[in-house]
Amino acid sequence: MGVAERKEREKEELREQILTAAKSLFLKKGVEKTSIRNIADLIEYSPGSIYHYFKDKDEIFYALHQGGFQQLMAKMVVINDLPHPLERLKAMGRIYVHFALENPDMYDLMFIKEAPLDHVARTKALEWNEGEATFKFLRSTLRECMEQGYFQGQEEEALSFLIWSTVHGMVSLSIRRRCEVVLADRQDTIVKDGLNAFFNILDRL
Amino acid sequence: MGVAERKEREKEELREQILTAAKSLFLKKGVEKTSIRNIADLIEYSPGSIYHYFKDKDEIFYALHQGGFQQLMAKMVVINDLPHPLERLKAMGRIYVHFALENPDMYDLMFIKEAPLDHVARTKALEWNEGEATFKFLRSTLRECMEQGYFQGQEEEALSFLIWSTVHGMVSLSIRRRCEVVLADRQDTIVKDGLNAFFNILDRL
DNA sequence: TTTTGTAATTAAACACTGTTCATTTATATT
DNA sequence: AATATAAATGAACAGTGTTTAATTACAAAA
Repeated sequence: MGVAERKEREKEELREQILTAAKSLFLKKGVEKTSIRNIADLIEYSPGSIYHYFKDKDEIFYALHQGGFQQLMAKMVVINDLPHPLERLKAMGRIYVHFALENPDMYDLMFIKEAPLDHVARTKALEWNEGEATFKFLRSTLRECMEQGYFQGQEEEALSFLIWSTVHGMVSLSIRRRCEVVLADRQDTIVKDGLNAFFNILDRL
Repeated sequence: MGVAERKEREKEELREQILTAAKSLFLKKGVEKTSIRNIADLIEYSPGSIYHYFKDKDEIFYALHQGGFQQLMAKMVVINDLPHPLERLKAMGRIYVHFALENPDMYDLMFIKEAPLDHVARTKALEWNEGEATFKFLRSTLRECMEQGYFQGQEEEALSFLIWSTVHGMVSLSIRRRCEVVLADRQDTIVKDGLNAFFNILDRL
């Protein structure tokens, strides 16, 4: 009959429209300051319509959050052809930091805001799958490094967490504008400098 | 005459009452979900009254934020009697992490939330004095370490930032509940383990 | 072509929010 | 007791997320 298919397609299109509008508003004004009515205005539908496509505001937020991980992961996979695991680890760090600074609001959404995990808690999933995949990627790269003799005397899980924390710490301080405490002439480059200092340490380990 | 003084005192008392009520609600329900009316209800005053004591909700938030730094700094100064600078540095790290995990909502307020800096931006101060004092403390401790020969080949500002980022990264991932990606049996201890792994690295540097 | 059934959309309503402000209340001084 | 002043109030404004009864659009059946 084909009609059902077209309807399905149209429904999917509107869902996508909502997501696109929400994303542009979230990234422009912030999640908190974007109202359902703002989104509705932008797509020229009534506020109520949005609730036929998403349970609540958090569900919109969470859908975008998932998209962010796909983006990040897509950028990560290109390092697979680097043969040296330590080089791969450092490349991961650079990609992570670069992604965070290029897409601060999306990063915020993914790793800083509390909403997505509230959503995870309120639905049924006890797991944060998107984040887990990213962490697994780090852990396996680190394991390869250790198999080749790097980081002796260290333990895989703790070191994985430590490395993640370090890059997350730098970018999240930057994104949430706590870097104003470093010397004025260093503020623009402090994340880059910090990352290089970190790599320097990793090399000597 | 004494009357003005008593009035002044009473005014100060109510201000303090507002702050106490706001703090307990902020820490219990979160800043976003605490309304001025909630605070007013708790102290049994009308919502309008609060605006005689604070310009807006952010000003209440900012006042508490300052209190948090005083708390943290008070805990920090006790390390001054440790003669060895590297021991002092590590003690700072432990105190910082301990404070963050003991007072997650206050830490959130101080280092994660964006509001206080919005406040700083909107008033006149271009500086985040509370944070700056804490960072200076770290930097001077680190300098002493370097003067005694530690961390050779590293640069003071970048390394200060890196160290701060590392501890901030660990606690903020923990507070914002991103630690669920680490192995299930390690989740309870991962921040402690990560910190020890970090100290281990610092020792070898 | 008209009727029917269903899915999509809407406007209105509810209970909130931060904030402002004219009015009322309380109280110290004259 | 009257006055001046500072403090507290409650109503109002314009917004919020969300729910729901009513309406509209439209493909399928008669």
